[in-house]
Amino acid sequence: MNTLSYGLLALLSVKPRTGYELMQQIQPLWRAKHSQIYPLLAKLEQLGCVRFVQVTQKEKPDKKIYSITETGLAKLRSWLPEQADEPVKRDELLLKAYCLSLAEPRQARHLIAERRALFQNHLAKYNAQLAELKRETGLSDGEPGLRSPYFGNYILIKRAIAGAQLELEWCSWVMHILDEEQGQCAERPEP
Amino acid sequence: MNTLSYGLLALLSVKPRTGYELMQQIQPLWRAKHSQIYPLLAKLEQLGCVRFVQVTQKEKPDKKIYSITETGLAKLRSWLPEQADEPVKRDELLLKAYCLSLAEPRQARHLIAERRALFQNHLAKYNAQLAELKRETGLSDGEPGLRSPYFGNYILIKRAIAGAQLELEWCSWVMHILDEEQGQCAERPEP
DNA sequence: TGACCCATGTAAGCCGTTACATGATTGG
DNA sequence: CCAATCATGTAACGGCTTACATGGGTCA
Repeated sequence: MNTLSYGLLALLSVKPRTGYELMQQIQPLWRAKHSQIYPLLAKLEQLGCVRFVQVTQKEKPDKKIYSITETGLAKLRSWLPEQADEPVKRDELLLKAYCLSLAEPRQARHLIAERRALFQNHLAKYNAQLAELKRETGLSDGEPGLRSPYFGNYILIKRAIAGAQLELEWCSWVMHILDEEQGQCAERPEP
Repeated sequence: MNTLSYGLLALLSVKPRTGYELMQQIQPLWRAKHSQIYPLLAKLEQLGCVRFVQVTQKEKPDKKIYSITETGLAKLRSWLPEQADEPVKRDELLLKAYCLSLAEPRQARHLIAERRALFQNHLAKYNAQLAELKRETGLSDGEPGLRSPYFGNYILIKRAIAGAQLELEWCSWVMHILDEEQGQCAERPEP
C-alpha cells in the first residue's frame, strides 16, 4: 500500500465519499488524477479496507459511496506514528524565477502576475472551504476540538490560507522591486 | 525536453556547476535524484544546450563542470514566457494531520514536533544560503539588482525563509491547541 | 453549440525512486 | 571503524500523467 492509499483512508476516516469527491478533496494535500485513484479504491476494497454502496441517480451518472472499515481504521492507526516522508515540491515557476534576470521586465511582471492570480483563486477556495466547514460542524464561532473528526481539516485549511497569503505577499514584494527598478521604461503595470 | 531539463539550464545560466552541485542545488525548487540528473545532462549535451570540461582532482573523484551554451540560453529564453504549470505538492504529514484526531495526544505532538525540527533545519540552511549569497555578490547591505544574475536566487531564498518561518508558526499554533486541550492527562511535553 | 460538471474506468508511456556499482578522504 | 561527502553512472520498478472511452445535464 502506497502513501496515496493511506491518504484516501485518511479522508474516509472522517466521512464517506465518492471516488470523484476523494479525487477533488485530496488535491491540496497530495496531487493525484482520477486515473490513479479509481484503481487504488478497487484495491483497497479487495483488501477489506473500504466498502462501497452503489447509488443510482437520475440525471447524473451512478456513483459509489465509499466508507472505511474496521480493517482500514486499524491500518490507518498503525501508519500514523510512522516517520512521515519529507514533503515533495516541484514548482516550475520557481525555476523560471531563478533566471528571472534573463526575462524582459514585462515578461517578468507577467509571470509574477499569473502566479498572483493563481493564489488569489486558491485563497478564495480555501476561505470558502473554511466557511463550509463551519457550517458542517455548526461551530460558527470557535474551532472544532482536538477530538472532533473535523479538527484535522480545520488546521489544514488554516495552514493553506496562511500559505496562500504568504505567496501573495511574496508576489507583491517581487512586483515592487520590478516596478521600482524599471522607472526608466514607462510601461503601465498590468491590471 | 522536460521541465527538469529547463531547470538545469536555469541554474547553469547563472554560473557553471558540476552535475553533483546541480543535483544538490535544484532540490528546493524541484526534487530530483542524481540518477535522473546525470542522464539528462548527457542528453542536454547531445542537444548542444550545455558543454562540459573534465577536471581531474587529486584526493577526490574527477568531475565534469557544465556550462550553458548559446543554444541553451536561446531554449531558456523561449521557455520563460510560456505558461508555468501549477506547483505540485505531496506532503505525507498533511495526510496524517487530516486524521490527527485518531492519534493519541502524545503521538500527535510527536508528529508535529518532528515537522518542527525538519523546518528548523531548513530555516538554518536557507539562512546560511542567504549569507553565502551576500558573500558571493559582495552586497552585504542591499540586495542584488534586477539585472544581476543572482537576483532570482535572492528572491527565492527570501521566499524559502518566509515559508519555513510560516511552517514553524503553524507547528507552534497546533502544539498550543494540543497542549491546551490535554490539560487532564498530565504528561510532560516532549523536549 | 461548445465547454464544463458529474462519474467511473482502462491503457500506454514518461517521470522519478530505489538499488547496484565504484572508491578515496575526512570526521566523530 | 563506521558514516558521510564527493562524484558519476546504469537498470529495474513503481508512481503519475496523458489519452481513450462514455454520456446526460447545465450554462454562456
